[in-house]
Amino acid sequence: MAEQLNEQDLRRFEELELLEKAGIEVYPYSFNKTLSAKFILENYNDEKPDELSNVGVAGRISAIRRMGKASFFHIADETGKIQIYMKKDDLPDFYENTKLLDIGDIIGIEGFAFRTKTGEITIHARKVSLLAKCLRTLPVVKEEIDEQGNRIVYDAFADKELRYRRRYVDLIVNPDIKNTFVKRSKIISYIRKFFDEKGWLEVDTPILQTIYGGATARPFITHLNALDITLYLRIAVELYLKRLIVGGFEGVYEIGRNFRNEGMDRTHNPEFTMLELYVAFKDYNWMMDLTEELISKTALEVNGSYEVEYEGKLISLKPPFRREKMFDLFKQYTGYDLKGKSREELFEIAKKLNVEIDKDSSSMKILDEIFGAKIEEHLVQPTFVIDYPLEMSPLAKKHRSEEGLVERFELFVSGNELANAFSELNDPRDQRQRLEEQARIRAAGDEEAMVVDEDFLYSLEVGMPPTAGLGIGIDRLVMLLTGESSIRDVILFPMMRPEKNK
RNA sequence: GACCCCGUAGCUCAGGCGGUAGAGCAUUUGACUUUUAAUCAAAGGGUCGCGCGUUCGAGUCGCGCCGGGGUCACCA
Repeated sequence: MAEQLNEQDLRRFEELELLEKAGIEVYPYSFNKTLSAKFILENYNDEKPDELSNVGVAGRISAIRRMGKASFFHIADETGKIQIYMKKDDLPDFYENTKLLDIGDIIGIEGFAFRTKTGEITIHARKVSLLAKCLRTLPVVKEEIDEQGNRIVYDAFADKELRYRRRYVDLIVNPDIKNTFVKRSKIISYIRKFFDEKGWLEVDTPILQTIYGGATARPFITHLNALDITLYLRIAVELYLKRLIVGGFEGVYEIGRNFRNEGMDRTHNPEFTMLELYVAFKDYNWMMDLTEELISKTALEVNGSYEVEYEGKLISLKPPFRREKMFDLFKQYTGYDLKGKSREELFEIAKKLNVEIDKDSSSMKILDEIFGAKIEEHLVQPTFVIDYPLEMSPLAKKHRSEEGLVERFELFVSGNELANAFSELNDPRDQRQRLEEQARIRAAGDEEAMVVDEDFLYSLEVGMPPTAGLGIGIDRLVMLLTGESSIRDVILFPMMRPEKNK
């Protein structure tokens, strides 16, 4: 046993043995749960209490009030809490054993519903079964419902470290957080439904890859013993989905885990959930309309409103979203036209704007810095930033009319990037040049630059139709729609440093 | 990676001027057959994250380490 037992835990182990000695089956195989707590609370009718005269409820004990020869318990199931009334007269054989029940134990009750004289709908127990003993003391949370019906929680379980490490305890003790994860699930299933209705195909592509690509990031490295080769956990699914467009599917998407071996913070977890979608014969203008439709309809579906409060700001996801060309934004917020400027000129402008730049930064890096420092803060309401410099986007198609740019947009909300999309580059000659340029940057020491993937280039040579592609960070979308400001609060089991000496 | 803040009972937190460690809830015992943050009476429970140092004496001061949170950097 890794974790030491405290006095209270020891008592619980003792109680388990006492119950067993009393002839109680302490780990039974099933229980006939007939109704949920919520159903009973919503359907109890004072005129016809007989309708709920024989119910089976089950859940975890969340509060106990013993009054001698009668006791009140609250149990919580997935749907909520309901009060249980146990009376010695009605449980002659079992009542003594109720003293061995603790907060956290899972019990099943057979009995009838009634309303107490203080007005609470309650189950009067005819039979009580222990379903599983809780042998570890849970944080004790007390709550009160005030006259306005608001829940007031006392001594809430607040230790973030323990909440993330023992999410199961967090879910028991802070049931409200379930809503976040229920909403996460609804968001993802709505997106699936939205895409499926358009006739697009959900696919699964390799997570273990011999060559990683589709994004600029450092990978996790692993090894396949059977073939004695190095493998990488994918950093994106882009290149595989494009191969499927080459193969003749006209709309494919994947919702799955990506892995990036980089820093962790409020908006980055080493494994995160990404949505990518590729649709043949379309371009980024079409994709912008689709993205707007998807995001706004998802918000409406899960929140019943286009309005979202995020980090103290009221955000409207009602279409249409603002659309701005990247270099127009630079002009608008810095006063400078940065298009076509040399590295030296950009460096000087950054200096004048008080944006700190490393001496050896590339033009792209300088643009990125200025964007981060001067523009992002203005992109609170959803904004499509359109037409990026070519060097920033090695997989995007050259702009049809603007020299040096690609057909790309990113969607910003509350200053955060939510989506990234291109008219996909399908000229294999251009793609080869761009990947070879990446390889040069990589050779010069940038570990995050892309690797040349010959098979991907071969597939483009076989021929990929004009295609629009989209990526959305699901975790960040969930953060936006649930109002959470840390990615750890929208991932059930976020990455944590392992504990030592335990 | 840098900086700031935090780590005291199962939980939430006080104490910090260096002088034997506190509260509420939880636990145990007793009373109580419609209570609901139940109530009343009593009791037990701590390597004050870990280590080293300063000191007659460290939860408190210093240094290092571990873990967490935050800001920045890196990164989409």
